[in-house]
Amino acid sequence: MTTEPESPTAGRPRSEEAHQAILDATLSLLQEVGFSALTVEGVAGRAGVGKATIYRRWPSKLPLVVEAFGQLPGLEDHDTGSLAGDLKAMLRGYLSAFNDSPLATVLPSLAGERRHNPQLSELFEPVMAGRRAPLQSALRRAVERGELPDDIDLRLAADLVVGPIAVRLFFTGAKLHPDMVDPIVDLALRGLR
Amino acid sequence: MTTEPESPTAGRPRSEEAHQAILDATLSLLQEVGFSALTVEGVAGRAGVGKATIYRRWPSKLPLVVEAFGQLPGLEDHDTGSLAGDLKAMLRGYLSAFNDSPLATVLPSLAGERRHNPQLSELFEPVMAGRRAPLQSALRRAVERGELPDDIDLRLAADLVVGPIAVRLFFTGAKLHPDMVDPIVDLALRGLR
DNA sequence: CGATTACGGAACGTATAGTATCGTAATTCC
DNA sequence: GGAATTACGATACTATACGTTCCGTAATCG
Repeated sequence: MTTEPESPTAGRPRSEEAHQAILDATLSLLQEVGFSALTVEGVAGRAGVGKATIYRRWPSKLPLVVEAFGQLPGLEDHDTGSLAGDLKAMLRGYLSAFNDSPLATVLPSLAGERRHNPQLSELFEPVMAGRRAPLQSALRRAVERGELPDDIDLRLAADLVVGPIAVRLFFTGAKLHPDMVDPIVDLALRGLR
Repeated sequence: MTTEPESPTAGRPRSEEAHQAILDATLSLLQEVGFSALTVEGVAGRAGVGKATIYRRWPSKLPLVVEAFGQLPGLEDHDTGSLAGDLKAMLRGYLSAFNDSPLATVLPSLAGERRHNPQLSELFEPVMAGRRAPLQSALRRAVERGELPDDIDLRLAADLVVGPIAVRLFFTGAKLHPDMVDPIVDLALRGLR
């Protein structure tokens, strides 16, 4: 089952240029027409590439989209000295880039698809974990500083902060504006009371 | 743009039986094969109905799925006397039914699709609002009891509670177990601190 | 009983995923 | 430098599924 590339030594090497052109075309088309209207022929056309060149690299459309998605920026770590400052800086930076990238459309589509496609789910998992990592780091720093209790569930804490953003992204058609970050972080830290 | 059914007085009336059979078949197939593998021909076959009978009622597959989805149970209001009790009872009840229904697969798929399909988004919006309503009611009662401050943003408060569940549903392949509810509600009420 | 509308079934047109094949271009080995 | 090998863009092809259209039949109204 291990289909290693075998890295052949002879023959024409695969064009790294074409590889990147395909990923770029995928991202720009994703942004323009969205996931469900994305066609492999469209990607090939925009990338100036034959369909076979795409299928030689990715077994199907889904892994291609996942890899293109993986190139998009995730959370960037900030160390401001306080948990509230870290969270606000990170999330604000993320949301600033969010609406101008294919993220807002691709993320829900892929999230929806993975429930039916275990293969996609496996590809998707590490990508998502990597995107969440800076959030975990900030929370861990807060625990070390004594800002958070030692026994706190870091995973749940992260989900509490990101949750309201996810809800707005998935359950409403609303845009995600960076200004929504501060009230969210404040409420998550204080609690509903 | 208002395409009213015009409710014709003559001719054979549309079979309400077929209508329900189509919705039932849609739900059961949704559960079995998931959204992306759902075909209209499959629905017609299982419902014992011609494809034309489906397209006479719904203009495309998406509105059909939305209407079928609308038949699934949402949050059910509980009035236990305390906010924590209300939230835990509601969410636990919901999650109990969640994994055995097509909800876990259909919800993310539809949520992903709506970003590119304004028509779907319009159909989807009121359905989602109705599902959230009991949560808003419980929070409103808590404000009236003085359990929550008057100036709290009810929408944000609701998102804070539901958020961690949404994150797990969309960003991970994890099952949603009712036992996860209590820690979530407790943390949302107390805050990270 | 005649007009009208819906029924299940089947054929059809179109679009797209994914495969296969073409002649050509790039690279390695001898 | 030439043969072998692999990738290239292009195109044709197969299979699937949406959505439309037609068929003969069934149900309802006037």
